[in-house]
Amino acid sequence: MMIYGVEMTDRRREILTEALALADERGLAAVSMRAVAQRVGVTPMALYPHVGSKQDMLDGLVELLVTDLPMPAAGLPWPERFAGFARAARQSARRHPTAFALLFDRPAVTADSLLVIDFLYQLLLDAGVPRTEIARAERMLSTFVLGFAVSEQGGRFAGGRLPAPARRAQLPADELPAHHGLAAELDQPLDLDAEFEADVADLIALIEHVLAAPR
Amino acid sequence: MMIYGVEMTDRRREILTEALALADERGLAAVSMRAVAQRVGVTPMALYPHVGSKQDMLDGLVELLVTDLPMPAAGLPWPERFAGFARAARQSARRHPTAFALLFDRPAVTADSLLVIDFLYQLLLDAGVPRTEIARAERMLSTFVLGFAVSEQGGRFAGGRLPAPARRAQLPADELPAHHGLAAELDQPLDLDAEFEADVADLIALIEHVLAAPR
DNA sequence: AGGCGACGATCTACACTGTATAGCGGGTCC
DNA sequence: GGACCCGCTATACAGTGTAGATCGTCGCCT
Repeated sequence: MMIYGVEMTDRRREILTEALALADERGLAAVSMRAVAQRVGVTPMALYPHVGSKQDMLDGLVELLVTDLPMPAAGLPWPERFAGFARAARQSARRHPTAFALLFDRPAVTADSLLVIDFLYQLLLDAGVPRTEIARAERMLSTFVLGFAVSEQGGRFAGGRLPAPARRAQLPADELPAHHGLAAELDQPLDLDAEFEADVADLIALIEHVLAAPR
Repeated sequence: MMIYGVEMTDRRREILTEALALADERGLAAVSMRAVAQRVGVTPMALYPHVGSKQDMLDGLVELLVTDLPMPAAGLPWPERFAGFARAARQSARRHPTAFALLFDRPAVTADSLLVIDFLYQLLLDAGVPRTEIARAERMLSTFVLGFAVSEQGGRFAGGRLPAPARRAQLPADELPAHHGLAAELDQPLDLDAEFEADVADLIALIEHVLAAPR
């Protein structure tokens, strides 16, 4: 199978698999050509004919991630299809906490990512989103789903080293009026599982009542 | 002014400003301690007492970005406040195409970012979003706004080197049914300015009709 | 006035990065 | 048997972040 002009040989797949495992175990920063080569049992320079360059190797990791994404059955109602996709993406981010962020900077144009996009297009068609709005809606929804997953793994939602009360104490109360007015609610512990489900429900409402609505 | 235990001296600000300018001119990858030091007119090791480490220096860049974000006036109606914030973020991403992505992996906990978050909290309160949902709504909306800006600058929306028709020709028509059914619409040129405005309008509708709605 | 400590900057060195280049060994075909 | 190719190795180079030691120049205190 030719993907984007790069043949997926057994050796190439082995290298990419080993690189992904290394990223999962020690973080993306630990993925050096030398470290990957050692895992494969080979000299660093031996990787190059198979993966091109380090950049291309990381592109290959994205390919792996997308290929492994389990897509919901096409027969389900569209809201369940959307929720299933969103949960699968988040799950994949949990399995690959640092590598998943690669999905966010590179354009997703491998053959497998086209399949995912087509899945979303179909879902939006079934939801009654106007044909002219579908490409935009897909970008909007995948931006959020990927963004949430990346933010969660990258720690953007964690709020730093300080707990909430200490955080808002950095500035005088009159500069953070909403923070202080919402103190009781902001001090609740963060449950990202529940938050994600609520977000997905809201996005389904967005599709149904905003994107699919007549203007 | 103490920010997070790091005093913002003139020297530190000069270093960060120079690093940001370098990132804007030659990309984030060109921001090495040696290159920044040369711009400042100093030896690489002289940076360390001021910025701590390269990681900390990049955190400092985030600080600069957030501080320079022009926030809309508090007296405006909340939809205009939200749109103003979103446009300011996107504008900042255009000014700092590679550095802006830093906002997405680090938790935003500097004093100035608290001001931005407070601005969003207040806006959501004014929109009638229930108090218990406001922190979640803020994370949801900023995830999208930052995600859009980062994706646009990082090229995720650009769709790779192939034009749309060639892209969908990578796979047989029956594997990409929605792509082929939507061919006419998908071949329209991409106008990200218009798309962003449409997304912002939809998010305002989401706030008003979904997040602020009784359940 | 003289010493003294702190502070900012410098120089050198180390381990590590991606990868260009050249060479080597074995297998397949004429 | 010889020519080729293919996968791999070995070496080398420029560049990275930063630890450690050194040095000069201030302000301060006795």
